[in-house]
Amino acid sequence: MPPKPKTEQAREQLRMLIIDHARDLFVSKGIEAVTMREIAKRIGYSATSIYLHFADKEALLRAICDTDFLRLATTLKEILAIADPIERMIAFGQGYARFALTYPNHYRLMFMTPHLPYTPSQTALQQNNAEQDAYFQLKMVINDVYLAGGFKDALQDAELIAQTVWAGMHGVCALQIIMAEDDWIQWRPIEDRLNVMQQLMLSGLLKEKYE
Amino acid sequence: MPPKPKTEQAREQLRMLIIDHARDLFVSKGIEAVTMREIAKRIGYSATSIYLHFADKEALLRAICDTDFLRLATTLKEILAIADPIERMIAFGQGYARFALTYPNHYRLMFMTPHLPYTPSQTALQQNNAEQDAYFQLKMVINDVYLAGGFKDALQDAELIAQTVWAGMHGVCALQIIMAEDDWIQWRPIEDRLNVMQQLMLSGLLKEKYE
DNA sequence: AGCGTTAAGTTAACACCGTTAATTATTTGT
DNA sequence: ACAAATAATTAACGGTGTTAACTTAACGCT
Repeated sequence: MPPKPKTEQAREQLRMLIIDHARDLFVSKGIEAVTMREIAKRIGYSATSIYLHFADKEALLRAICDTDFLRLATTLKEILAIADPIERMIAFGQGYARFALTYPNHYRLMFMTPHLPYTPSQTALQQNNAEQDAYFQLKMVINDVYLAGGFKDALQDAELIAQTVWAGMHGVCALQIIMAEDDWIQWRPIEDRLNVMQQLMLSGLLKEKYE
Repeated sequence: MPPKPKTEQAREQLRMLIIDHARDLFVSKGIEAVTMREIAKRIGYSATSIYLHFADKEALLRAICDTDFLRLATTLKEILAIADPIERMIAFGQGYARFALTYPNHYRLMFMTPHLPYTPSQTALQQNNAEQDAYFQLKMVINDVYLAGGFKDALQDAELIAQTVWAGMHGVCALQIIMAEDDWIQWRPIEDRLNVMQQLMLSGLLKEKYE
């Protein structure tokens, strides 16, 4: 009921309050089940107030994705400090998978839910910034192995390798997230599937055997 | 307006009419945008009539999935005729990917959309039936290569291999379906990504080089 | 033949959803 | 002290999945 002209900082704070609680609800109840009214009730505002900060539900979702993409990049950044390029690449894949399986609902939102196409102009994130762009990080990690001569000679396109390696880890994580409870398949432990995937791709990629 | 007691056959026919038109709408408009009323209008019935054949929208979706799973198994069945186990395995992966990319909306429904857990009792499909269960087909294809001694000696769990290979192809297809239009990534051609994925996994799996 | 039961369909209605319009209350500047 | 602007609200709209109540037609019996 009581509105006050707010400082820019206070506006941003409320924006974050919405995002955080909306994310919380998505994580605990799944993406489909969350309504604008519920988000609003959670933060003690009316539903329409959300529209003062986000154009619509889709925009709110995208804003959540933005902060999650940033979180992913921040998580993975530490791994870039590993000295050996191949070890770094392996750890990067494991870090990615851990993120996916620790925050499955975030991951669904980011990589398994169709949104409007993600033009770089629609986000605050900076493309090709090693602090913010996890895909750029991946390209660098892969390219460093390439430059170190680690890959087989037939493999000449580092970006193609990056996209394929990504797809491999994504495939394992995505099936786990969507079908883990499915009785049709007798799933092997997720750790085993991740390890085998990395093993297979590594021995396909690397010039010399690695263990 | 005019109801007549229907033979079992006529009931099944109407059920299929609903499924077919519902699938049509999902494919052309995307999964989210389809409403029960729209499906009903399309077939010239009222919306509530659908509930005489399906408990709710989720059940309708699952019934559509059922027929699509059968379609996938039927498509892949021809490939099982290939004599050489390794060639068969390669062709199987390619056939799977072609299905995914030819019917992306079916594929999303089947493998990228969370439904209630898929207990074998809830479907008419027969598990472990080579005509109906594509996952069983995959297990057989992998196991045949295993029995023929094609895999490296360290690889002893055929089902684990099957699940990992599946994840690899799924990863490429799923990223393509969900992010192909995304400007953030400069995607390599999907055929290249599929080929590299198969190449990587093959050279990780097979005892001897294959080309 | 006529009557009740049942099946197949309908329309009406409910509760809820995302979203927009109209409205209220509070602060600030002059 | 008053007007403008801001931040919030309530009311309302059109649409959704779904349930309840009702209608119509066909069948089985006596």
